[in-house]
Amino acid sequence: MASSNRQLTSFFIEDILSMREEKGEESRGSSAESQTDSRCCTDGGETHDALLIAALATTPASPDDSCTAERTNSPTEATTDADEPNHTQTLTQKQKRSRAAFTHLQVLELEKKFSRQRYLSAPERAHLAAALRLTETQVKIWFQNRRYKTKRRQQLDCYRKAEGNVAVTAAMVEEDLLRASLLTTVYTCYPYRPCVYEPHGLSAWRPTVW
DNA sequence: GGTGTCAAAGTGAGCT
DNA sequence: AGCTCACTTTGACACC
Repeated sequence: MASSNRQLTSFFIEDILSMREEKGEESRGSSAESQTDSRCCTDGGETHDALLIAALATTPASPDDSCTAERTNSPTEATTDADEPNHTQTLTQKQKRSRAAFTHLQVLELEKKFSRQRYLSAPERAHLAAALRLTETQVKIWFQNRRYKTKRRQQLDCYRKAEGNVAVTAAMVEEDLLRASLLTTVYTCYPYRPCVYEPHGLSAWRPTVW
């Protein structure tokens, strides 16, 4: 990241992956299959979700905490009269858009899920939303933004490489770290199968041998 | 205070 | 209708 000092959601993918390893989630033989068509798979991580719910249940972050962290979390009830001292004025003005700030744990779990699945089915989305105490819309939008973000970074990366500009940016470093950690994780899980699934094109995940 | 960055949410078009 | 992508808007924050 350019502004690496941001603290709101400061964590590394390595943290997520290391947590997965700690939970003994590796050696999920069907992970490659689930990633090839994650649009239609029901879920590769029932056990993970159970762990997630348990983690959220035991986390110090109370429901109130998550709610305050998200501030005006619900899109439908974005603005309340609590923060509207000037009523008549706001009637004429546009309603101020609320912007929820997800908690560290929420983003962590979302990232974890995203690292495994780029797309969620409706039941999966509902399950994850309930577990994270977010709305389904918020989960949907988060995945949508996350996919677009990933794609933009990949395009930027390709563009820079195509230009022959090999200047290493912070984003590239991050991408490389992510890739390296993913490959390391997969390789330690499947030392005899040097084949991982990588994004090719818009939303296609194809095996890549290296 | 101005500026830059990140990210949640808004918008609109296309697809099934 | 409900989903997606592509892009934009905008609130929050960090840095100077």
